[in-house]
Amino acid sequence: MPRRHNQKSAPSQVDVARAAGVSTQTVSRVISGQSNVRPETARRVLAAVEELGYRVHAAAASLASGRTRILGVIVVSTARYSTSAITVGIEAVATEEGYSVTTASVADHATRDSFFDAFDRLERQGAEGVILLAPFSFLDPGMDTRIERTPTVLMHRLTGGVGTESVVDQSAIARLATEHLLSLGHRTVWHVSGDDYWLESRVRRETWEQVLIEHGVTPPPVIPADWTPESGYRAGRTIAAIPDATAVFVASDEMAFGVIRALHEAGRTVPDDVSVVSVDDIALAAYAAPALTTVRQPFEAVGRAAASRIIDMIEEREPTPVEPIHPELIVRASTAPPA
Amino acid sequence: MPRRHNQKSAPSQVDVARAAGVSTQTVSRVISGQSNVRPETARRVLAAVEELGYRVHAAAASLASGRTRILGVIVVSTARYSTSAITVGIEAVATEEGYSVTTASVADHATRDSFFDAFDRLERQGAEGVILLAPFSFLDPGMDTRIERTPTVLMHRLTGGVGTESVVDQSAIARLATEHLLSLGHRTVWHVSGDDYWLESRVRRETWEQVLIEHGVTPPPVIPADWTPESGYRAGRTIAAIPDATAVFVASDEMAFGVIRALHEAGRTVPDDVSVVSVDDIALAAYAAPALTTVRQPFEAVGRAAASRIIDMIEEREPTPVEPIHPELIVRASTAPPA
DNA sequence: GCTAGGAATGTTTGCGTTCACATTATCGTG
DNA sequence: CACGATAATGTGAACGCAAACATTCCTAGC
Repeated sequence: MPRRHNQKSAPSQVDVARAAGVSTQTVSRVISGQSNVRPETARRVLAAVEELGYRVHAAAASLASGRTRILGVIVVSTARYSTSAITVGIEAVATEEGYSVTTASVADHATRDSFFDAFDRLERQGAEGVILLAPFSFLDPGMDTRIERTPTVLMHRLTGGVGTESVVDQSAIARLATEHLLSLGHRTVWHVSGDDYWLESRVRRETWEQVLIEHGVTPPPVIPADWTPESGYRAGRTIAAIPDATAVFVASDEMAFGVIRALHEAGRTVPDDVSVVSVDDIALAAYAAPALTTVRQPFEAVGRAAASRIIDMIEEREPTPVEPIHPELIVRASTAPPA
Repeated sequence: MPRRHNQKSAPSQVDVARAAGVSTQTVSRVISGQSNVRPETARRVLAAVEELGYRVHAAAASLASGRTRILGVIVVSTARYSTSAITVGIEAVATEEGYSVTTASVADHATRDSFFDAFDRLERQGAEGVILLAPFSFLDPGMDTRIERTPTVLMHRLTGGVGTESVVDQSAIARLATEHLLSLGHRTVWHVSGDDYWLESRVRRETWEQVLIEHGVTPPPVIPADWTPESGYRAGRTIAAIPDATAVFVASDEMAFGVIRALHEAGRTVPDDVSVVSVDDIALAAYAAPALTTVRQPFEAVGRAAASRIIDMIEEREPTPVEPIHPELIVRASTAPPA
């Protein structure tokens, strides 16, 4: 049985109290920055803390106080850009607010039960709130009971959430992209979708369909893909085989790279023969050939918003109004009017 | 003061014990899977656990046992591919081994003190081991005392680590890349470096220099950049202005995208006029135009190795021999013999 | 000088577990 | 059938801290 690695167990409040000639309670007060302590006393305590190298024992503190200040994040284990960018935002806010973040990851394409497991792991760890960075719906049965216990925020637009609310408007993204292509004069817009395992993939597809219908055009069949550039490449070959396809809405920048390569290999140039608009605006989007027209998602802001929202819920304070985070169309060189 | 959100506080071992008609100790034994329990008793306990929805209270358990099974990871808050890919590996092993992962992030270009802060936050949280996913050297003074207390693993090759060892051989990467270009017949190799804040950036540069010298060529001046495609683009313009530059070793794929775009804009084609080799093999590398010749770093494996190493250290077991993780040169279309 | 009242500090208790040890049940053996 | 050995279970204490309440100190006002 491995035990603590610090040979002589770490100094405790008692040690500090003794060294400073006060009670542990006073030490506790100084540490947690309470007011009713004489400056001189506080100085003595702080000095003792410094000298002994005392650190609060988080487990003990949270056992006593009932608070852990732990934020849980459930992520699907993928090195997708969006996920890690969002995490950066979450982490930043958490640290600012004195929370720590623990992650529970779940295999890609994991089942509902894996999510429950992840959620349970976080709860066991004492997470006071959970951010679901995952293709998951609150409407799922087993989820309700968990959400009741632990405040939860979801990254996806979803109606009917149980008093919880999401931060990104996925359907605005699809609308922006599709209407851009339409307004350029394209008759119709094809769509390379992301993996349907992901909620946003479905939302984008549905919105794309709806926008087309609003404009009186019958949506062509979806070309399914799975977020990877490879799958984009395959989809691109399919599109290249469709002579009258002049505009494609690709659900992610990464896939767009694949689509464009397939198109070029088939002798169709972008944007002269085919316009491509995608989603995310990853750092490389501007360095594709041609540079990608894309709908930017402000991922870090999304992460920040999610984190402050969940902290608001935890601390039961009025939710700081999240100024709406707008996706933004960045027009570059991969779209043009039809020939 | 917000308290627990579960209105009626969660069931404890006592509740389970009462429901199952046993002592709390027995409940504890069943939960932690010890052997000395009659199957029938275990079943009763498990039933009670199930019915009450009991979950171990991690804070209480770790206070009593002295163990937290928490792994700390210090990351620089960047959405760089490498970082998130490594994290995936860490997370996977941690979960397998029953550890949870908490992250402390640090601003890009943060000072040494920010790292100490992050380390301290993790220690306070009870991290039993820390993985440093950061441009940091063990040789730093303040670090020694921390490492003594808490087992630490660094992602970077470094001689003189305090009994700790790293997992990737950054210098092998640079050697692979530079020698590939040389063996193609290029007279010399230019280098676009990453941000010198990062250790691997420096190691790659030094190795590149050394390899050139070994081959009897005087290294040209380094072209400094900072990992971003934009900086790669700027570096690319510099290179385009050097008529006899025929080969470039770029320290990351992302920068290579920028370099290539600048080169093309200046009328120099890749690989006919200039060969480009980079590092990482991100998903998009194969979809650059031309497809990138690059040195693959098996990031997830690196993460897995780091995690199992740190767990070995925590549990004071013989370190599972990490089969050496070799970087691998992937030859695609961005390199060719000089014209 | 005495008292009220607030600021500063101390004491006690309990958070939910696990540990170390004590006790009781169960079984095979001579 | 009693005995010891081993398996199964129980008991008390302790982990390090913060909450609640209790006490002491100081100051100001009359």
